[in-house]
Amino acid sequence: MTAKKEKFYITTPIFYVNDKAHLGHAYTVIVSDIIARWHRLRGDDVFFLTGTDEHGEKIVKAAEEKREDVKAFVEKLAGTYKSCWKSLNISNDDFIRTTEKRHEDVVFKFIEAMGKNGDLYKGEYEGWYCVPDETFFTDLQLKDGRCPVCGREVQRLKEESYFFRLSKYQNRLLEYYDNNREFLSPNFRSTEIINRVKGGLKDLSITRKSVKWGIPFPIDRRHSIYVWVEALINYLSALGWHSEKEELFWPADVHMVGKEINWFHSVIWPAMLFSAGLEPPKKVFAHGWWTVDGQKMSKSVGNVVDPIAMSGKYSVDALRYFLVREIPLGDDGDFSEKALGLRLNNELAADLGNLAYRVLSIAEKFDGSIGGEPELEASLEMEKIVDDMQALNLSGAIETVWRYIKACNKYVNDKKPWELKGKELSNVLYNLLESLRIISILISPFMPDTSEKLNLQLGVGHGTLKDAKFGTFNGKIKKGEYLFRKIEP
RNA sequence: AGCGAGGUAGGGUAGCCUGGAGUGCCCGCCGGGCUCAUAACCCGGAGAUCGGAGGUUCAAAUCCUCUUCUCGCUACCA
Repeated sequence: MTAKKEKFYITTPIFYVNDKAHLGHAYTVIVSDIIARWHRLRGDDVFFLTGTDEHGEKIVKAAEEKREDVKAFVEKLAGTYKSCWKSLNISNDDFIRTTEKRHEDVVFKFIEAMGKNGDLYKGEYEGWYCVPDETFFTDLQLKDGRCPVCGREVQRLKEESYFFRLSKYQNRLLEYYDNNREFLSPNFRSTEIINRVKGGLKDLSITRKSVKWGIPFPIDRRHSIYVWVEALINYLSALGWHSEKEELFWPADVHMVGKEINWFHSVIWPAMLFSAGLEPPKKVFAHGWWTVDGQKMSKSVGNVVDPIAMSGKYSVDALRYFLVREIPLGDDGDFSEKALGLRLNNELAADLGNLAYRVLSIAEKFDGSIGGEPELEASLEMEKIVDDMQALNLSGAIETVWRYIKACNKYVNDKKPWELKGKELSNVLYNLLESLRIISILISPFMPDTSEKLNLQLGVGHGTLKDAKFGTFNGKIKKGEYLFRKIEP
């Protein structure tokens, strides 16, 4: 073991504030939170960042529709994101907003560095322009040759724009992918990206003259920086340009993103960093999407799931647990209250909740001292859990924890502690109480509230990963309520 | 069209990379045990020619080829 603390920097995307957070946003953030908490449990020096993307035409439009001032509008929505994450128990260390000065400062420095490297040039951006929407679209975006937003006719227009020489970095990117096999994650996404990069990269238009709600392009202030390019820089602006914090935390260890924005993070972002003379992140992980009751989640269908409402109905921990347990990180999944309810009843209440309750019931009545030989330790697949967490196989890790919970329930049945007394009972209780203490540590990244509740009932303090092994049980038992209550199906 | 992923018991999955008895898990179903516990817990059982065809091999869910079906992505769209 090294004495020096390892650093760990994880980010979520910054979310576009044209509407409040839905289940998809919550998923990204919850998953990242679990990983961040796990690294804190390991004793790492963790920096966990999330935030909001507040520039661009769409936001201006959304504000206009509500007849609100843009600044007030983004302020309000950024606030709803913050409070949403708070109520989902998200432990982010910082919250970056692209309208903050610290962001703008770093964006300027970043763009200047790219320019010094000769990677920016003036050109013409050509696309299909919808006048009423004031937006450019690509061929592919058009719907039957018309504007995908309003359905009206579009016209071919050219606009002066500055470009980033993305094409220059094709080989360097491919080399980086090759030397860093973990960078493109999950694994099945890597060939997808590599093949496309091999197919050739076009230079990227990174400024817009038409967009006023944005950060001015430092080289030519009549332009503003195109939102995507600007937004990516948030991961750096939260640390500060060439600051102590950057020194410590950059490069990011994990950028957690949805699969729809994988390209930006896996290709454009590292190329931008190469250009600015900075190291690329160590891993971009593209997770999947949730459908709801088998249908795509969309406003028009009216099935957008509100994570706050859901956590209110079933508890924050039940929601967090369901989202990571239901599907392997990276896969798509289907969300339904029925499926959530089943896991709540069968796993949270019946396996874990009941184990805690039955053990504590017996332990509370026992007045001897607790001690014995660790008999259950062999069932705890600690290495597998650690490996899975390292590989970001969160569902695998929690599943392994659950196997242990089941082994504990079996141990109760086999040992029949209600028939025992004295030394024998003390030994069985020692095994079960230590197991509960360890389980509480292991589930704490996933379900911080539940872990806390369990600790209180066991009368033990917070543990770290180092404490997740059999030792001496020093808790002061105080049985409380069920950890989880079943719900009516 | 190109690229990618996937088709394993009624449903959902793991296993596939690094071939070795269909081996496992969850839900559901059937039977039993227990009574500390949230009608909870534990044990047992039924149920799959591992999408189809061919090939390699002593041996294929696993490797190769073809075929069929499903889904995703295709760059300035958060």
